[in-house]
Amino acid sequence: MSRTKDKNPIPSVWTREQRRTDQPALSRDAIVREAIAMLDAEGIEALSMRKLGARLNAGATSLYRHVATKDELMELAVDEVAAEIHVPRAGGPDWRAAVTEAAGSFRTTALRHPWLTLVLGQAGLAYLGPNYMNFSERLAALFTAAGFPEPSRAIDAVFSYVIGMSTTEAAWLTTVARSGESESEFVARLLPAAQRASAGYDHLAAAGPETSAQASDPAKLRDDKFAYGLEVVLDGLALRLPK
Amino acid sequence: MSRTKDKNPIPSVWTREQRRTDQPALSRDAIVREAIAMLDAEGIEALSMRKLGARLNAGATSLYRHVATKDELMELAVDEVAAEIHVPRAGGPDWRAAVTEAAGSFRTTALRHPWLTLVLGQAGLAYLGPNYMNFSERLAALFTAAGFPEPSRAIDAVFSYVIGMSTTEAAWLTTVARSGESESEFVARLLPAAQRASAGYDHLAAAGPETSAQASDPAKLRDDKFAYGLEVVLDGLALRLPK
DNA sequence: CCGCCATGCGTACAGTGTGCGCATCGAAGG
DNA sequence: CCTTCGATGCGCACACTGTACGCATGGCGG
Repeated sequence: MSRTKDKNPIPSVWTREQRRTDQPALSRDAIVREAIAMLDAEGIEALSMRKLGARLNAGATSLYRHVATKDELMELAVDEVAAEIHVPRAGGPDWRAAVTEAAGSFRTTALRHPWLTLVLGQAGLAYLGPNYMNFSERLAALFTAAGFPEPSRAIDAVFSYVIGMSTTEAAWLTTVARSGESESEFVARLLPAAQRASAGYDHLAAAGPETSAQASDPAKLRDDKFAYGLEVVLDGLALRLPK
Repeated sequence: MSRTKDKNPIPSVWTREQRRTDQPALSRDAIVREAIAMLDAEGIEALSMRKLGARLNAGATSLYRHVATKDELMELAVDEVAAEIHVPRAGGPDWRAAVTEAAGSFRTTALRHPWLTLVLGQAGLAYLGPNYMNFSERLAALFTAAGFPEPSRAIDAVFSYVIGMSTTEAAWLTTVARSGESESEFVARLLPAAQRASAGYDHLAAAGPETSAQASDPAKLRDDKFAYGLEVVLDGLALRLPK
């Protein structure tokens, strides 16, 4: 498991373990990849430099040869997963379909890596990696080709919505995952508490979609909710397209 | 400063310091209030139980008599600032103005407490305090009175946008604050780097609003951007109002 | 063959959240 | 008035964090 961790009683050149060069060498890319794997599997608060080092058969401080700081590592991880977001090429016949595709791709990426939105909220988009730049560029191309006179405002409108919804969903899914139950089970178990909590709040009780019937497929419900809001935003934007 | 911290060479009943009852006693409310003050002043990562205790002339672990865990303290802090969000009473003649008011109030609250969105992203809205419940109830009343057949979907659409934009803005303002400069200075200093970064990205360079002229009043630019996106969403929602 | 330099790592430091048990208080009951 | 008790504060300790520092090691260019 470890290279020199098993304390050798007689330190000597001859008994010393050989450096294992068959293992994939430590490299920035390998570190980032493994970090993402840990983040996806165990959540953002479970990632520590020591555990990450252990996973790579390395000491914690060895990582600092390839990465300046943990924050920098997180930025690299964010940019890495940003490559997974698919934005259709600009100039297609149906800009709404293209934007819907891009928005959906952002959402599924954010839900696949529920720590993404947390880091975005902390770091902002201050330092921009190449993949994120590409993502932005393709979006700008898409909205420009669609004919928006102020593409950046349109982009901000759509993706503020997308980020907001994805953040909320990711937080919810994280809570569900921590419960160890499936989403349906979790919802079913929380239903009585939720109804008790909204007793006395007339409009909340009436407006909430918390009926046991709909709790049977919560994922679809989330999909629909996201699609609905996205249509709302796109409708509003369509009104601003010069005709 | 401290009660018993100055080590007394001769421990005795007579030399022991008296408990100071003139100081406001430790209480859950006092703890939450002081925590919010620290969070606002020094940011989320500067808040530790030890520092918070010191501010209240108390030891770190004393706080645990009134608060189960740091996470619980953060939930209490969130619910406390939720009371600052103003949602107009339902039934007014102009639902758009009312929603705009509520959305703007959420935004200013989130920017006044830039840690709010971070905690929301982490905890989700799983455990709901009374102030947050009130906020939701008033929103439900507002949208129901406006005539939306599915008020919760409309609320989600609007506030996903609001949360997304506020999160991004809060992260930006935090970055600016850490620089020690004013927002205008910060923008001016970053301008050349930003332009260099977007060289080679045609549409980005063309779409970006990063002209030095507009950098003179970045706060107003943000206000306008928020208002623009909100109008987009409200326009989209208006199409769904039964006539 | 020598020397250099990038890489790995052991140690250490300052800090974190929080469990545990003791000291101390104000109030209640005899 | 004295005793007892429950609530409150706190010192200590533990396991854990990010990361600065300096040493050991190996492969590589001269």
